[in-house]
Amino acid sequence: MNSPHPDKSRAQSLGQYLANIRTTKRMSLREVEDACDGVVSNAYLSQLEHDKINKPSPNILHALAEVYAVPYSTLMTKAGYIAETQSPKKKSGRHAQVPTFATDDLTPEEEEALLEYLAFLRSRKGGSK
Amino acid sequence: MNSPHPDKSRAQSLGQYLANIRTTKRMSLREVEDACDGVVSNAYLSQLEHDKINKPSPNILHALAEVYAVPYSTLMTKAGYIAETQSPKKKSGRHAQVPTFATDDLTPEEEEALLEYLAFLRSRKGGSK
DNA sequence: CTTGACTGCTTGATAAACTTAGCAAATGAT
DNA sequence: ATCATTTGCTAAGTTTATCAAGCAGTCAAG
Repeated sequence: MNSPHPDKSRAQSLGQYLANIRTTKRMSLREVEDACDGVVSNAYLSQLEHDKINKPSPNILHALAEVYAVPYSTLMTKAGYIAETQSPKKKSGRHAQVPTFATDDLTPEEEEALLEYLAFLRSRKGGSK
Repeated sequence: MNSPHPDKSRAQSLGQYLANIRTTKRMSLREVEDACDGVVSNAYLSQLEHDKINKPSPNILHALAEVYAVPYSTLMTKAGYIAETQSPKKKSGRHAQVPTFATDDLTPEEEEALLEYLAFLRSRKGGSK
């Protein structure tokens, strides 16, 4: 036994989640503002990522879900609008390789962890352009 | 009093809809407030029924949906959060999980690093099974 | 070094959601 | 009649989301 506390569903906050996705996609705050047609201002997005806002309206979340190509329900859940009673589908016996991260294989927790790690990686290296 | 709009009887405002349900169920404003554990105050519900509020937050709507035993999505639709499309399906019926990574431009090194990290993650938790 | 275009981030203001306290009109019991 | 309770409702205040504007830092030329 290596870990006394199996971190179960250590869901990151909505802000961290949003920040990770954006960093992963290498988009600036203003690029996101532009991409969603001004529905979310860059200033507001910054506050969102720093957890300054408690309950952003679904409009905002929907726009971000589209821009980031993540499920709307995930953002709604992380914003506390939907209870997290949904059991994460336990797919036992997934052992296949991971070809270019098809993500069918990733659990939500794994996806979050990888996003975070990727964000970390890229924050260390300068962008190459 | 109630002017019968012959055109679209279904185009009821959220307020009218809520008032209708409550009257039908013979509940007082304060009874509703109690039934949803104080999530919606009686005063606020009155304003809601009179269309004084444009976009109540989903918390409120969810609580009311439970108390009134009506589908949450109906209230969300009437509040203008969801478009009134009969089938919320978009193009491309199977859209199972989100390709957070799939659409991203991973460099080979990043991919390798992520795979390694994923392996590490799974060796930690997936060891038992 | 200076200029300029970026970046993320903060602040001051505004509008809207939401609550607290209370009102007037019923109803009912004494 | 008076008192008590309950009804729906609202005016006034508090809280919060949201934005426009601007600030400090970075990086690339000029």
